[in-house]
Amino acid sequence: MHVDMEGLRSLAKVPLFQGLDPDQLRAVYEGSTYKKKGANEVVFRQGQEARWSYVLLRGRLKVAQSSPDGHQILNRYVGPEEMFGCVLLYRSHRYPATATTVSPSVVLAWDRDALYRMLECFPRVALNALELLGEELAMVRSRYLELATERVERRVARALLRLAEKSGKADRHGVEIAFPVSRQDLADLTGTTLHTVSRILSGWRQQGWIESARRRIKVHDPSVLRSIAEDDRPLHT
Amino acid sequence: MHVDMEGLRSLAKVPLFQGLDPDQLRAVYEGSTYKKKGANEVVFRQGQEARWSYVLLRGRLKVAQSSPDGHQILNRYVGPEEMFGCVLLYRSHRYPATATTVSPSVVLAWDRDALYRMLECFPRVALNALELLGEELAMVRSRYLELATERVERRVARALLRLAEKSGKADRHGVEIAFPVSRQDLADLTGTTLHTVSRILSGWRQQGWIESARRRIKVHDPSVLRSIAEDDRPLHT
DNA sequence: CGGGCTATTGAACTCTATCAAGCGTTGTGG
DNA sequence: CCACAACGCTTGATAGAGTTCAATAGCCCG
Repeated sequence: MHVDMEGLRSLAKVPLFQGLDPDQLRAVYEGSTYKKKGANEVVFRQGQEARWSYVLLRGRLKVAQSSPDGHQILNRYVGPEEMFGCVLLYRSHRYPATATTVSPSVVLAWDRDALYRMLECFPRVALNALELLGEELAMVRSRYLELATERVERRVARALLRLAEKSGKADRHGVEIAFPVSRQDLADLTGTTLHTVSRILSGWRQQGWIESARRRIKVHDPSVLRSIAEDDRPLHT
Repeated sequence: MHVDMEGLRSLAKVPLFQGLDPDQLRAVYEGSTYKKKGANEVVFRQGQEARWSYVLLRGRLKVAQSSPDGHQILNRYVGPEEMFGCVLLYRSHRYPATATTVSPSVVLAWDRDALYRMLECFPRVALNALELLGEELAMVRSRYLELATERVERRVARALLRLAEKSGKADRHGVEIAFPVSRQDLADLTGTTLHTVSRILSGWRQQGWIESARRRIKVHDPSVLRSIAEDDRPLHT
């Protein structure tokens, strides 16, 4: 009962379900399954049969893809109210990536049938999904362009700024990423190695731009990073 | 009248409109605008206000994105029956890329209002769009992974194989890409420079694996390229 | 015929991956 | 509660894939 109310209230904020009235929301909610996960748990694994589609209610998780040769890239971090693992989209019926919680999380899940029913009954959800997917596509394309045309340092700066913007906690001394991010994570996010990331962050720290303990990163001066992310001047100033 | 019939017949083959009955197809068709383009004409330009969504009936075009510093990447080649420039998706209401015809082409276009009406009247179209978009997303992600983890030669091999598979004309001596592709195009497609592509193709030609005049490429032996591409992974065309 | 494209190829350079070693913290099991 | 392994991070050295710079040559078309 309590859970019920909490889930429903959260659902109302999910972009995917914008425009549904309370009764519809309830119907959607009743078709869902509620799951709790600890930190560092796998929600689904790349290659597994894709039965469930998810919305994250609380917590944080990362979606990563790995290539046969052992390399791995980080597709995205997922925050509250975002959808992930949208089954409908995978024609192969396999998850193309692995989703792992970064902090303890709560998710709602719909199985394939429930999802199709939902899309059929509530065309509005399909339209929302189209829009969200379009954004996702634009995002990936933009990161592809970045990877193809920008140097590593700039890519790392951008990645950090994106993280800070989306999930930064600001205080007097700067903005801190609200969840654990390792050098390796940043490397997977920008298509480089943890060594290179480490060197870059060390440099920035020596300049006082950032501050960083293990898996914690705090940006003192976003504007400097922004200039690294955009400018085109030599860097040993 | 004649055009009308041709357009309608073509429309029936467009994946986006699968599942519509003839009357519905007609309605969709009647909301469209028919446009002819010569070779090397721009259909829409990156940054322009996005008023039209398109389906390609005949011809071929490329969709390219350029970064502020002058670099450019090739998102995709569009062939007959494919949709492109889907306005709905661009929240910014700007085209994120430039579409240029590669051969003389015929397109159908819907303006924003017509598109929304279509999606509302025919939920099936929205579902189709979701699926197509999902494929597109998977494709981009797969290419992102490639760019982040594979060497240039392998990426070029994959790109060439994809082109050959999707639009190759086979004869006794191999498969020829059916439309003009320059070294620069291949470079933009794989995130490298025309110089590197040129060197690679020269090497392959000396090995007798391909044959190539200006903007024409013919693959003699796809299996060799496939082994370069180390095909333990699907090409995701 | 000249001026654009398109492509080829050499040479120098450099960014970044790779290899290698070591350090401090965390946390876990005895 | 201590010891030791595991993890995350740093930093130096080295090498190489691929970019950049530069020069040339063929082809197509007006």
